[in-house]
Amino acid sequence: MPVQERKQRERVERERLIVATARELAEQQGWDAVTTRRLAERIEYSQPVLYSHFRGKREIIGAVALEGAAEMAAALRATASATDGPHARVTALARAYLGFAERNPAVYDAMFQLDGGLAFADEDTPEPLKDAFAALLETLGEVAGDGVQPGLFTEVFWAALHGLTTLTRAGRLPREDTERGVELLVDRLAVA
Amino acid sequence: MPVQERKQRERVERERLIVATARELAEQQGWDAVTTRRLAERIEYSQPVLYSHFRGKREIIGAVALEGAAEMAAALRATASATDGPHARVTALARAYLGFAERNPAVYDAMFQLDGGLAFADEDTPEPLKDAFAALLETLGEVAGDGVQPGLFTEVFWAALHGLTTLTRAGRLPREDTERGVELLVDRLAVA
DNA sequence: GACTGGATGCTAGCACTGCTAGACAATCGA
DNA sequence: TCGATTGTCTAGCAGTGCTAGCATCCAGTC
Repeated sequence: MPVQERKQRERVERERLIVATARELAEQQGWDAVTTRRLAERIEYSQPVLYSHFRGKREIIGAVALEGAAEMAAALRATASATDGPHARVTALARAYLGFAERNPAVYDAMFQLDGGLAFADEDTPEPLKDAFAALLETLGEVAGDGVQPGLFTEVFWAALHGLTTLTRAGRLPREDTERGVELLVDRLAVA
Repeated sequence: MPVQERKQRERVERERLIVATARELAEQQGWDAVTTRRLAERIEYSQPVLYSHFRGKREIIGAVALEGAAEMAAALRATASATDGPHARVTALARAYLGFAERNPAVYDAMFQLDGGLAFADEDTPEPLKDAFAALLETLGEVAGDGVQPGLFTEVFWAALHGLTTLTRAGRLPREDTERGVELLVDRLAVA
């Protein structure tokens, strides 16, 4: 039944369109501007069509978050593998992380600030999220130091980076302090 | 004209009631539950009364944030002054910070996650916010180490604490890792 | 080739949100 | 006692996420 296959393909394609459009709209005008009406209008379908793909707006945010997690993992790995030496690698990783958040604020928010209905730190955490954490762990685990679990070290380092971006983006920290902040963080936290 | 004085007093009192009620409702049921209608009902006035005190919901959140900042500053100073030795003091400070966020999640969100329309890292930042940062600085400045500006050090340490709480509260980090995370943070970041 | 049943997408509408215009009543100064 | 001012309320607007129920269209059957 090639007809049903075609329909299935079109459905998958439309779902991609929804996620991509939501992401685009969020990056352009912020998540507040991503309403079901506007989103429906942009994909040139009526509102209820969204609900035949996703349970609700939250699930759309979740889909954007997963897409973002996969991209971030790839970006972090690319950076790490292109840098030699543990210390330099950690610095590059941190910059890559902050750079990703800075370039994709809406996606970053979908991943870590908004409720996308995703499980975390849990066995049924979606694969892309676990993988993004794994990408951090691969580089950070090297510099955890003796007697410190790589997982815990990664969590703490990650939390510091997360705090740095969110506070900076929210205007709570001056932007020009980020770079020196990263240096301080790497110098003190990472064991040579 | 004592009549006007009484009215003025009542107005101030009602404004306090609004802020306290918003805070209470937010802590009980989350900020999503704090709608202008529900808030008006709880203070036993009609909705428009809220707008005679505040420009909008955002300003109410801002008022809760300021109240929270003052409390947090006091709590941090109390902890710091009750502990001897820089290292122990920093540890106690970090625990106090995380404890405050854990006990007052809605207030913490008003301060750092939600938009309360407040200026930050700026000359016209409200006094309570500057003072909360100052309270951190007083203790953290001692352990910044040579060649590191106390202000920058405080920002980075604060960012780490902020990341730790928000990620933990959002279910992104396991709660049982917090304590070891704090120890790691203090051991590595603070210079003896 | 006409018919039918099920899938598909639409219109219309619900209950809610933040916010405001305009009517009304209470209170004040003269 | 009267007019003006102040304070509060009712009612309503435009927007939100989400859904019931109706049209339409098209694949598969006779």
